[in-house]
Amino acid sequence: MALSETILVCLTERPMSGYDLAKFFDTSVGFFWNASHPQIYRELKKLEQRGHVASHREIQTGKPNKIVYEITSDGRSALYDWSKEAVSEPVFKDDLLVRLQAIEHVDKAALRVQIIQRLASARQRLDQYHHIRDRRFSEGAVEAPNLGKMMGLELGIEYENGWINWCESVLKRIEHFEA
Amino acid sequence: MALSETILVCLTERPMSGYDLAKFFDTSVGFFWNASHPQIYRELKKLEQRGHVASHREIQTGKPNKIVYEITSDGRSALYDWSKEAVSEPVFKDDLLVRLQAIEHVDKAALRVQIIQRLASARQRLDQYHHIRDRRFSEGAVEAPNLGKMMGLELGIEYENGWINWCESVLKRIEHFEA
DNA sequence: GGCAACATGTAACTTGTTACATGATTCC
DNA sequence: GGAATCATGTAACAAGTTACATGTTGCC
Repeated sequence: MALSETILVCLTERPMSGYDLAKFFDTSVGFFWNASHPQIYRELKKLEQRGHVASHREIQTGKPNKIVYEITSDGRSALYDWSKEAVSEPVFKDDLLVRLQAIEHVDKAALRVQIIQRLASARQRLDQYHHIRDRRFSEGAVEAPNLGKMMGLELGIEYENGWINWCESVLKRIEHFEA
Repeated sequence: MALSETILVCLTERPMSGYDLAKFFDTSVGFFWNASHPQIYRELKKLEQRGHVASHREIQTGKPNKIVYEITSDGRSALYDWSKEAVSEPVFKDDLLVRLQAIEHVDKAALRVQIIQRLASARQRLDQYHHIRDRRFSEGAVEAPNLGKMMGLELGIEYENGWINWCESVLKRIEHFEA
């Protein structure tokens, strides 16, 4: 299972608390692996038991204290070993496409609204990705450790662009069809 | 949860056994919703308890008998009601991108092989989708009930094309980088 | 005889979600 | 006073995977 490895990957960037990780999942790695906070807290416990991460309490003023986790050298070698294992096929699930598959058996007005919403959220994410790209990978020379991140981001951009084009063409066609 | 609804959607096409559904998931709707056979059998039981599907035993010669499920009118209206509910964000998970994110901490030779494999499987699926398109949606005039299916398939084609382009560009760049 | 495809299932386990629970601080 | 953000968790449940289990028929 790649949740534990994804957490390790996040922690190679910098030490983080469960809360930090949850936000990081929402804004950064969430594009290719997502998790809710109960899952993250549960997984961090397991990782600590295995000795792949180590934690320390950080006293904060003006904010509640936090428990910060960092990857251990055991964690690093576990990550390296895992990286050699076979990748699994990506998981993709979308109940919008389920509806579309049975277009004759669903509420078409609702479907139209749902596609419009999907288009909006794709545009919003695309915007977000563009911002990240401009901020982090602005000029030609991207250093080695950022190369992978940049390529992941580029896939995200292509992916959202694909959705946008598709949604627009679908909307046109169903309008055509209804007329 | 959309597994039960996806099964209902499949059954609007034609009555099927658990085994048929499992194959159908692997070859058709699997692009946007996948499930293993234990999950399907378990879900069919629940659907029957709710009265959304009805089953009958079909005696076969030359093959083991099968239990064929069909959607009931209650199932149809449940599907219609569900279609009006809010769609959830699509789920996408890919441990290849997890590895890429931490390119400095993984086995790069292995990663290269993994990308090549991904490229190959994307090409294979694209081929499959092209075949389906040519077989089912060959000429301009696609009738209403197939419109949604065709648009879903088109997304699949765009999606696999995106992967192919991306894999190729990534391979080029990491070769460049290693040289 | 062995393998592949057909066909249906169970048991045990892991993963993922939802709702609940608590409590601090900051801003309006 | 109330809402939002920060911060960490638990409990119960739903969904998904893996391994096991069984038996048929057809083909080589």
